[in-house]
Amino acid sequence: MSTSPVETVPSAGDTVPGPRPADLHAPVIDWFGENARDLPWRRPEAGAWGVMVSEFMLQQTPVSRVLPIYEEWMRRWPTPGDLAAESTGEAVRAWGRLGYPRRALRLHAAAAAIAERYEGQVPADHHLLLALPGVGEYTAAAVASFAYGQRHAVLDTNVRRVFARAAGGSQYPPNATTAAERRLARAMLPEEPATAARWAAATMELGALVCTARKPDCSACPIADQCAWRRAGTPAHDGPERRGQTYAGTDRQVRGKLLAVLRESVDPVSRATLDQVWNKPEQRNRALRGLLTDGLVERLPDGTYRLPGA
DNA sequence: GAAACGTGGTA
DNA sequence: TTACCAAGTTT
Repeated sequence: MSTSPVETVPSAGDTVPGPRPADLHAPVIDWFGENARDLPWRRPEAGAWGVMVSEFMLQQTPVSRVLPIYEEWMRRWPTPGDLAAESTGEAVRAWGRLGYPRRALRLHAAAAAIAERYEGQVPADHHLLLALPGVGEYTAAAVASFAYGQRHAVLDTNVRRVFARAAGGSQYPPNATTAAERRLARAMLPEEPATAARWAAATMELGALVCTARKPDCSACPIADQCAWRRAGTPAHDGPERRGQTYAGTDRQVRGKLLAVLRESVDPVSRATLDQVWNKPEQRNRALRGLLTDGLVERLPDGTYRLPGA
């Protein structure tokens, strides 16, 4: 069959032809060179462990809130072995108010696995990374790409939004990552691994700084002229409702309150003290039970509670 | 595939 | 003030 010299990316409705990958690489990568933030995990001294720690912390959490916690963690636990030698409770405590504290547990477990199985070196192989606790499709690709310069489609919420707009002509991507998005992301990848890694970081940064969810600044966008969404007149999102996340009154909120008490206290805490954080006994008990099951809280023989000591 | 899982900033 | 959003993973 005949292959056209310049491949085009299929776009959603196809009333608007998508941009050609090769036409986007240079503008986006050049823009990144001028506008990339100087983040600590992007510096060479961060190493693969620094990249991994940052990726765990950045899951569903803004950069501004991660920065101070990241610095403290890297100072305290500069290698996977250092973290693995620490108690899980200290990891949860040092996680502070980042949210989703099970990430601290999983990062600790990942560090232990790395120390035991890989002589303390963060693996470079995508499949080995994926097998670590708390490492999913995105994080495995991010570590392999950012820490080791490999060629992977790195599909985070920023990249998905950039592609949805630039190539798909839609304001927002689908709720869950689709096979079509993965295919598109792979098709967009530059051939050279180092360039592909740069592209991954650049598209992510573009989504974070310019092609944002609420107020995209198209005047600052290096590919505005080629953007399918712009060409279509920036139509409003039409697909299924983007389901919002409620929080007030949920078990999650109760778990957060319970854990906050235990984080602040050096000494074990009585059940009576914990009972004060929420006035619905049933929900309160369920939340505490869940924390115990998850390994985020430990009950001592005397009936008091604390963050896990071992 | 849907639901659970924290927390705080911004419009 | 309510609602959305933030470098996702697991069950």
